[in-house]
Order: sequence, then C-alpha cells, then structure tokens
Amino acid sequence: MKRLSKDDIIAGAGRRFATHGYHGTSMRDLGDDLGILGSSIYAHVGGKQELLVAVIEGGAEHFEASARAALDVEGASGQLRAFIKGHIDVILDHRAEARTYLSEVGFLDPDRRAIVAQRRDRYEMYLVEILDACVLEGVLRKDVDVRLASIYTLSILNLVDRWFSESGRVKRAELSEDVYRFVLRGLGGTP
Amino acid sequence: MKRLSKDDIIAGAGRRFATHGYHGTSMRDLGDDLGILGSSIYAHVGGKQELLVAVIEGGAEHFEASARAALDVEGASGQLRAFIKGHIDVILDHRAEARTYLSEVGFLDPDRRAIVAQRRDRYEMYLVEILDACVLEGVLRKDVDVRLASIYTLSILNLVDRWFSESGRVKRAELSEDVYRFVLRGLGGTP
DNA sequence: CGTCACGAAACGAACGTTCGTTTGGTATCG
DNA sequence: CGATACCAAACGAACGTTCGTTTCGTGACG
Repeated sequence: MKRLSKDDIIAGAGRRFATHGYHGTSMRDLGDDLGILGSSIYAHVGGKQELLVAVIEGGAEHFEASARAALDVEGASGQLRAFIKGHIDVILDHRAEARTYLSEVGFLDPDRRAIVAQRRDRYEMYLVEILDACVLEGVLRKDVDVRLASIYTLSILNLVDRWFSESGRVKRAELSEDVYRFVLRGLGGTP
Repeated sequence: MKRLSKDDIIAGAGRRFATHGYHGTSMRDLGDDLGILGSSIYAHVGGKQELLVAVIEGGAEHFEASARAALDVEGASGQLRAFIKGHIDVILDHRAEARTYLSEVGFLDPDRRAIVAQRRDRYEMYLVEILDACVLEGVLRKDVDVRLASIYTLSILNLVDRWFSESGRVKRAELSEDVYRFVLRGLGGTP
C-alpha cells in the first residue's frame, strides 16, 4: 500500500470521470478506486470541482502540444497528416483525460468553461490554418468551406475513443492514415 | 397553469437531461422546469430511470424511422444523401431527445443499455448497407473500408448538434449537402 | 341544467440514503 | 521534528422516493 500523490488522485479522477461522468462520480467512489477514504482526498485537493479542472486542463495541454508539433512539419499536407495522427495518439494514449476533456467540459464552473472553450477554439484554429495552407498550396479544392471541413475532421477524431479498440481489426497507424486519406479526398485532394 | 401529461414530463426530462446530464438532473430540478413539485412527477412515471428510458427510446425511434425512409429512395447515392439529410433533420428537429439518446445511454441500466446498443448497431448497419450498395454501383471506390466509412460519417452527423446553429452562417440544407459531398468525395465518389 | 362523484394531477412533508466537505486525531516519512 | 497522508467521525444539504391529502377536470345522473 503505497502513499499517493496529487497526480495519482487526478489520474484516478480522470478515469472515473471518463467512465461514470462527473456527476456520476462521488468522492467515496473515487476513494475506493484509489484505496483510500473519500475524505482523504481532501489532503491533496481542495474539492471535486478542482479535480475536474485539473483533469481537463491536463487534457487540453496534450492536445495543444500535439497541434504545435504538427505545425513544425514541412508542407501543409504533412501538417494535416501530423495533426490527425497526433490527435488520435493523444486520445488513445491519454484516453481517460481526453474523454473527460471532451465530454465533461459542460460541468465546469462557467468561468473555467469559458476559458476551456477559448482554448478549444484556438486548437480548432490550428486545423483551420493548416487546411487554409493546403488550399493555398493547391492540395485541396479552392471552393471548400474550411470551417466546416475542420469541424468534420474534429468530429471524426473526437469520437475515435468511443469505438476504437487497440486489439481490433484496424491498427492505430492504419486508422490515422485512413482518416487522413478520407479527409483529404473529401476536400478534393489526391493522396 | 395547465396540467401536464406524461409526454410533457418526458419532453421536459429530455431537455433537462440534454443540457445537464442524467446525474446532473434532480427530480426537483425537473419539477421546477415544469412548474410542479419534483414529487408530483411520480403521478406520471415510476421514477427517474424510467424517464431516461422513455427519452432515449423516443430518440432511437426517430433515427430508425429516418433510416427506413432513406432506404425507400431510388439509387444508392440517393439513399446516402437521404440518410445524411434524415439524420441531421432528426438531430435538429428533436435536439434534446437526440442529444440525450447520443450521450446519456451510458447511464441506462445494463439491460436497457444492451438493447439500445443493439438498436444503434442496427442503425449503423443501414448505413453500411447503403455504402456497400454505393460501392456495388460504382459510385464509390472498391477499396474503401465501409465499416470505417460508416463510423466517420456517423461521427460527423452525431456531433452536428454540438455546434450547428439554425441562425448561423450555414443553413441546414446546405450543411446536409456539404456533408454528403464531403463523405462521397472522401470515399472516392464524384458528386 | 346543475351537482355530485370519481380519477387524475399536484401538493407538502417526510423517509432513509448519499452527497461534498470539515474536523481532529494518528501514523509515516524526509 | 515538522510536514504529509490517511483515517474516523461527523456535518448540513441534497438526493430519489413515498405517503396522505388537496385540488382540478369531466362525465353521469337526478
């Protein structure tokens, strides 16, 4: 029975929030998962809402780091491929955090929610810029609605964790490639 | 102050579940929305879980009716277009129900959840069959992974209600058309 | 045509339970 | 020794639900 750190608590909260939802998780549930009493959690964090904030901010940082890395790639279509692969990797490497980030934002306090929404918009803008660059480089049709295209792409990406299984028919690398091809072709490109 | 029917209660529950989540909704909250006491809801339904079941089954039926109608269309690509338009129309015409159906299924009792999951698989099969037919008719590339394609398509469709605004830049009919084009091109078709 | 009876709908209070959180004590570790 | 991690017990509030009672709408009957 090792003693726990604050990060252990946050990680546990991420798992529980991802599977049972924020309001479906009690501090006692969370304590059970961690092998301590629910009340003992207050030795590490100020409260339940603070846990949600920590998990979601952690998720947001993963996505943003991935997007920044994608922008370092040479060539717009390469950036698009990297963005897609990066997003899928974040989701599958940090499943609980990512899921909580994607579906429990609504339970943040209004102030925090607004901040997170802003960060999400910024993340979407990364993709929009990449798609714009693709159009500029002639990789994509000139008449595509880039805003809609980014929404379609993120819709596909964000729901990956709802169905993908690491032990399934499709491998992770194949999926990234397939999504990339699908999006590119969908916008008039030829991979 | 009119008296309420069971359907009024279910509709109210759908709205509340869609915005605040199942566990984020108390019977008293729901009662407040409806202008009655939380306890008065028990004159209409057996309990909270029964409300969730009613809302979700209602949502499922809308989607299934839409899919069946799409299958009546002549020609595989026409069916695909009708399926997409139908799905978007259901989501936007029954936003609360649809949203609850899509994101609160996890809070159903295990038995009910299994049944709903089955219905959802059946719905996805409608789309798979349509896409298969498209391949057969030569509308789509022969090497597309139809299972993945159906997942991509449903991902785009299911998240529409998270961002679409009836008063926004893009009109509903344009959106349906644009998604149809995007999916068709993504799978190697030429609209 | 009025009224009376009956079922449905809503109230208001209370049930036992669970919630998030607080407090005070205790063991462990640097 | 001082700080940290945890336990144990308790707090008030809120939860889903039940219960007895009251109000309301409607259709049958005199």
